[in-house]
Amino acid sequence: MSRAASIKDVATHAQVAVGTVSNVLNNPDRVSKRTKDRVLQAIDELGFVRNDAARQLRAGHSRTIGVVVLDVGNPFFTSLVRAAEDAAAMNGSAVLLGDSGHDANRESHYIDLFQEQRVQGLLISPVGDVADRLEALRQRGVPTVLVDRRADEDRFSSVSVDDDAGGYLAARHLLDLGRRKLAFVGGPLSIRQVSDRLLGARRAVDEVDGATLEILDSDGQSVLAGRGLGNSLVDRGAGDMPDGIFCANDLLALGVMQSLTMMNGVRIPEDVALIGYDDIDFAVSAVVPLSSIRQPTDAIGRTAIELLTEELDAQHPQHRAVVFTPELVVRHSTAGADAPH
Amino acid sequence: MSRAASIKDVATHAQVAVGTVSNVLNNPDRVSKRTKDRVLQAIDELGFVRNDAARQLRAGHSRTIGVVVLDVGNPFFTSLVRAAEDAAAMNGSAVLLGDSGHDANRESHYIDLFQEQRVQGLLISPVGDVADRLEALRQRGVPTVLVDRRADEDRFSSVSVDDDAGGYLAARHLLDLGRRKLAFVGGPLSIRQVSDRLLGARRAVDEVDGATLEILDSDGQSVLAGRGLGNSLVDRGAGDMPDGIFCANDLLALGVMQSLTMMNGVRIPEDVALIGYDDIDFAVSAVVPLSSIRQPTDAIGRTAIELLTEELDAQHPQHRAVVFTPELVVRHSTAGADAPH
DNA sequence: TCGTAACAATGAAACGATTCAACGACGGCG
DNA sequence: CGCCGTCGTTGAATCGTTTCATTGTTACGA
Repeated sequence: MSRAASIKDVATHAQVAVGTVSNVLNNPDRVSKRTKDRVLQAIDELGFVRNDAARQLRAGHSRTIGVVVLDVGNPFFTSLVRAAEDAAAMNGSAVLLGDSGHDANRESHYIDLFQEQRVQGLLISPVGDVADRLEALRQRGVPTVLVDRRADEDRFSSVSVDDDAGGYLAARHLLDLGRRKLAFVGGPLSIRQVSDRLLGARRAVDEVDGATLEILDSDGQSVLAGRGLGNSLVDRGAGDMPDGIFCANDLLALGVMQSLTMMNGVRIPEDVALIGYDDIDFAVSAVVPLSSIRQPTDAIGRTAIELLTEELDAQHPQHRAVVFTPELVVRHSTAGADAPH
Repeated sequence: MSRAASIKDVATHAQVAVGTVSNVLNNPDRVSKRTKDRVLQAIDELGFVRNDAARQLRAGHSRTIGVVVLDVGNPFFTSLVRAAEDAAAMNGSAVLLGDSGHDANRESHYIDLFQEQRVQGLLISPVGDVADRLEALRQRGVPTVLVDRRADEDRFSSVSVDDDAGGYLAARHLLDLGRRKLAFVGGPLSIRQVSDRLLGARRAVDEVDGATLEILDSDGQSVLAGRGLGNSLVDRGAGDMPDGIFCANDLLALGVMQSLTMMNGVRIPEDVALIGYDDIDFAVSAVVPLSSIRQPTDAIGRTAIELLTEELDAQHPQHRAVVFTPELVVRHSTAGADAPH
């Protein structure tokens, strides 16, 4: 329980100056083998471990990067975190993780915290309006890369997916199957990803005569929320059911699917065609394998880190907005079946 | 891009001493309203943000706790991380996250890193043999709580689940259905959780005359690995198939299920009864809703943090080993069906 | 009017690492 | 023999905060 050994203790023990110990650690070639060995032995004997706080106080910044995600439970962000971790580990730094849970207050709290920690850079998938705060950070030399949200290229780099295009893809696919009475399940619409997907879907529907799009606002993005919405759909009776449903994410879609097929005997895709978004691993192993819109998650994570690294290295970095295009994955939940009747 | 404002800059700007600024921040009541307002205004004008490195250098420790998990992608750990985050946020600290990916080297790397960061405490789900390193940490006043591994109570607190009991539950359930030719799917067996589950299963099988247990070692814990093993099972021909399969986790089980039902026409549970482990969210929405063994993940996360907090607060903490008992969840993949024939 | 509490504010010391100007020892060269 | 350059080592200064003994101010009671 005794106080941890400092570089000074090591110096005393090895009978050298503190500067020499520091050199052994940071510039080994400047030190003769004899003294180096002696110092290393002292370090070993005392179990000395560098105090990073002192280091970064001197250096003016830490060796961590901050990552603020909307939800660590979401596979999309999990993959981002993993990519960030790997990249950080490469150059001996670590990741400070914050889960905002779609809550602007928590998000703000994490930005504060990370700023106090003097993170080198920030990866954030923003909830609230944080542009000003991030701008302030940027001016102090802390670059930020926005994830899953397109940014003004003058100020930040960003990596995002074209959600409008994804929404269009999904709705268009349902329409191509001959479905006309579509429903969009997702919410809250205040989340930009959700509203963009809806926008794209609306665009597709507007292109086809006689096609309609009903909006079912869910409060949450969970399987449970989807199940609830599915039940309320069934309660309306068969005549009033849509024949194509587009869910803003796969969890919702799986919930809707459970409700319709398992609890209420609605056939997918015969009665209702169903498509989700994100193409999570489990989409393929659902009751009815789920069609979905795939986002290149790994590429997004890698790219985000690349952009951040660029900004960290360059003096006057070019900001870049990388936009990935999502991809339609057709499975049984929309496959082959013609429109009902 | 100018250097960040320090407490000294604030002091100058507000025309007070540095100690006063510090007091405004840490002991507001000791400062008169007049000066406090002046200081706060200066802080605002300069955009001053505390430098936590200096703070913790003085304090001797950081305000972070380290969490090392086997795999952030695993929902079990995700829930742990979330619990840790919430608890940390409560008292103004943050979580440093490390994903060891079942790799002892990476694990060791993270312990080093976190030690340099002077984390207040450590939550770890260990891969390699790290007892000595953790013991060294403990002696320096950095408490550790082991997650998902039972620890010697003299040295560490731990939170775990009785995997042997879980394995027994699963196998016993299959035997109770009348199945006799069981297979255990999981690996690598070097992972203690996996081998314990196998041990429990073996115990159950040994209790029943004429029951056999075949071991299918998988190299990985993914849906894909499960699918591969499922395919190789089918290749052996119908006569050589087990009639009950116990998978060491749900991902494997879902993979096996996909392979058997969708690609090879084997009926679950009629031909083969299947049970997984972990009861992840998706178990219920599989092609055939999957029976599983549920671990109380939230309680585990919360308890881990509680134990850590206890150790942080107490001078001479009692170490405690909390063991949760898993629970059988019966769904269609093992439901009702009698043995084949 | 003086003494003394109570309260505010001060500023130097300490935390532990890194950096860098300065120093000593040594060898080679003229 | 003296000069110079190289190499290895030294130790003081620095980073930004907190802490705490000290000083200054005010008000109040004797």
